[in-house]
Amino acid sequence: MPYFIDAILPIPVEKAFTYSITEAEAKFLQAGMRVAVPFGKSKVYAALVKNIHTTPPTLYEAKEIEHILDEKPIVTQKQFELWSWMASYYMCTEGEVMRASLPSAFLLESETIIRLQPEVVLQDEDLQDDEFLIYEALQHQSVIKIQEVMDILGKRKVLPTIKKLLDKGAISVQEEVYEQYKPKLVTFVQLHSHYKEEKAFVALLDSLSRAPKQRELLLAFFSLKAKTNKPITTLALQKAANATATQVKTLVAKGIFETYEKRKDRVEFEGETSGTKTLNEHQVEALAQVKESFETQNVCLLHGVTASGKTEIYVSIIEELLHTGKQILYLLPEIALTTQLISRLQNYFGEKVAVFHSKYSVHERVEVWNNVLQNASKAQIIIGARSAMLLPFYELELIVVDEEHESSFKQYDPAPRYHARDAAVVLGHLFKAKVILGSATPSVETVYNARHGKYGYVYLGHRHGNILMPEINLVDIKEKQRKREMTGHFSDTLLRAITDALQLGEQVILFQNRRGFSPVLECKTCGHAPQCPNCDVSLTYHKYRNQLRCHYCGHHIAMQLKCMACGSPDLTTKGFGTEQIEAELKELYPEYSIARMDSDTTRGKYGFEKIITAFEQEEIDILVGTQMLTKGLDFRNVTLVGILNADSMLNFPDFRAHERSYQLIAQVSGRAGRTEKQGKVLVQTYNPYHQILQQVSANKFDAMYEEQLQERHDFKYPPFYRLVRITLRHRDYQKIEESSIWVAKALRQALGRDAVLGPETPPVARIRNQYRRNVLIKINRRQNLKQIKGLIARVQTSFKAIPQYRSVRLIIDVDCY
DNA sequence: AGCACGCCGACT
DNA sequence: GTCGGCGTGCTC
Repeated sequence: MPYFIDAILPIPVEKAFTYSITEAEAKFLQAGMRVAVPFGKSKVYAALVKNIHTTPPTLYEAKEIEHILDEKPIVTQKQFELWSWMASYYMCTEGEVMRASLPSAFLLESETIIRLQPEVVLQDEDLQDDEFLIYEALQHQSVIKIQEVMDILGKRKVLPTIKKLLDKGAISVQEEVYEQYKPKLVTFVQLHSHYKEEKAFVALLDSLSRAPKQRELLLAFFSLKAKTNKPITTLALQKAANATATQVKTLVAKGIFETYEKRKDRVEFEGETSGTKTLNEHQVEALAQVKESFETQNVCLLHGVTASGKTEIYVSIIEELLHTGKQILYLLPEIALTTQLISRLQNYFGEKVAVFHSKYSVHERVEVWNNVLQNASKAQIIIGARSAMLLPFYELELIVVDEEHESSFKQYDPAPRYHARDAAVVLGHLFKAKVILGSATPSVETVYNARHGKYGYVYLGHRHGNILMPEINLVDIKEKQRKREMTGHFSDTLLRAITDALQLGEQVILFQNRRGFSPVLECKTCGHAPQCPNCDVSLTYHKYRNQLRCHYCGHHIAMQLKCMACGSPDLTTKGFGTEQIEAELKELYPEYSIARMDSDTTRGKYGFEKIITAFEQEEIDILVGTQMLTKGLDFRNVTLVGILNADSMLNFPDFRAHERSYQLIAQVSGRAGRTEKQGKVLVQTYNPYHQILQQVSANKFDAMYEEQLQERHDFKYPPFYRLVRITLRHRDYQKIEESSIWVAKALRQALGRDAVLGPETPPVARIRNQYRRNVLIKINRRQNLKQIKGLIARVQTSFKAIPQYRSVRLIIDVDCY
């Protein structure tokens, strides 16, 4: 009987692909295993077996699989369920979810390998220049990959050249597939079994009397053995005896030592654990309430003001659940995933904690994946950002989503454009696990869900050690400017506060909202500002490199000395960024150490940590930074937080701008005064009577929530309506104009006039030479979501069927907030 | 998504 | 006249 599999390929095509397999393969294969399959003319992909059956496809001949890649499934049934939900809810393909889920080492792709055909010898004159270069290169190395050919020839189109060489019989070409993951092996030493007996050993020591180094090595081995009683690595032995690898090898060659290899996990915790902290009365109370809510509810919102000790509550709950042996997922926004928090959790739970981080290598990710899959105890608690929820959990019993309000839980590009918080609630449901959403400033949607009985709700209003909430004062910089009390970007009030704090030996944090408001170069004569040639934005000035850069495509030019439009040398920088603030501060406080933290200064694996550590150790007096400063960092000695310009975030063109501003200001403020002394926060603004500023300064979260909710209701936004955004992208302005009107019209016809907004031009109309348009769909909560999405998909299909629009990229973003 | 096939401008 | 640009269609 013929056997077939349906397989998911990591590409954005809707359907699964059917391949034929042998009976033996059918017996061996299970859903969730990977197989290498031929695809198209020459490609080989790792495909995932979805199911095994005996129904041959009717419209085509199924190809045979190349070979099987796994001995056991690497993807669980629960993951398939989640993928299917994600693909349907976020309107993408399962292949895209697969691509996002699997560590890249699992997604092998074939590579074309070029070899020399030794029996054919060619003369130089037989070959063209490009052909000769490849031929020449093959004399030196046995194989060349396509990528290397591109590098050698310095161009992208290399296949014709290869084809010609192939025709001349000079080379052979082969598709090779290889697994990228190799477990890391560590070599250990032990004494050869002959010398286990004491007599033999004493004789051995004597025999080495004339080889002092070898004797020393042997003695070092025993002293190590006596100390730890654990297997000894070759490396440790070398270090202890201060010997070289060769000296150890000699002893192995003599048959005194023997070595053996063991797989080692790259991600391992080494250190001591300490007991958990005892909770204060408010935390105990909150903990009890969370547990109580779990009796009737699966999701609970823990709303605890900054520094109220939410982490300790999570820790207590986790601790109580540990004995069940089931898994716990702890999700955090990327920026909050700092060593500070990780080491705190490792201190409590030791080696049970596994971290899944984007900065880890592919190998480390495979290890975490396998540990989670095998329900290994060293991965019982998984801490990670967004994508950690896609791991192959065996049995989840608790999910913590910390900083629940953070927008970075939403993936924007590429698909699947999922919200990890929302998807985690679904994941929890699949496992019948409990979910805690935690935040000091929860999102309006979540609070709404909690108030309407969908989620449990626990409020924790006391800060740790009963420290007072920081005092937030607004500074009217319009007034200050009129009275000429501004020095650069600083009001006299802020400067005085900084001076006071510094004199008391305290630290200061200054917050400048994102580098998007970085300085723009402007000509004083004609007003011209240099623009990015690929995007519709002005270039921003980066002092440290003396460059003008585009934040969207990375395009950069050297700093201009003259205006490009009129040639005038009279240029000025407008707007301000963290760099300029830092420069101003350095002039104002030359005797203090000032550092800046933004995406420019925190590049590299440990850039972020370095600055944080320096600040923690009080080597830095004033830290200027962007969003990065807001998250989960605990600095004891900070008493003053300054927000330089609150208006830029308030005026952001987004329905969540006000909510976000509240959250941001509240979160940054939370960095102030984490010890006995009450912290102070100064918010500079042109508009001190703004509702949001009033609310945040008085800590009136509920008032903010009620008002925002009313606005959401009036203007048809979440949580009352769901938003789906359709973005169209194309290089041709005319085409984008026409096609976006077509899409909006088709959607209006399908969904009704009022449900569709636009097309509208986004704030940056062109990025990387691609024009863009948005069409927004508002779906009433009462409407059937599945049905609406079906209609949207229908519009998408008919759009793709129009020949002149086919090249327009159409991106669907469900819950685009 | 990749990649091959196929039709039009700037060079030997 | 070709080389190489990218529009378009397909992949079990």
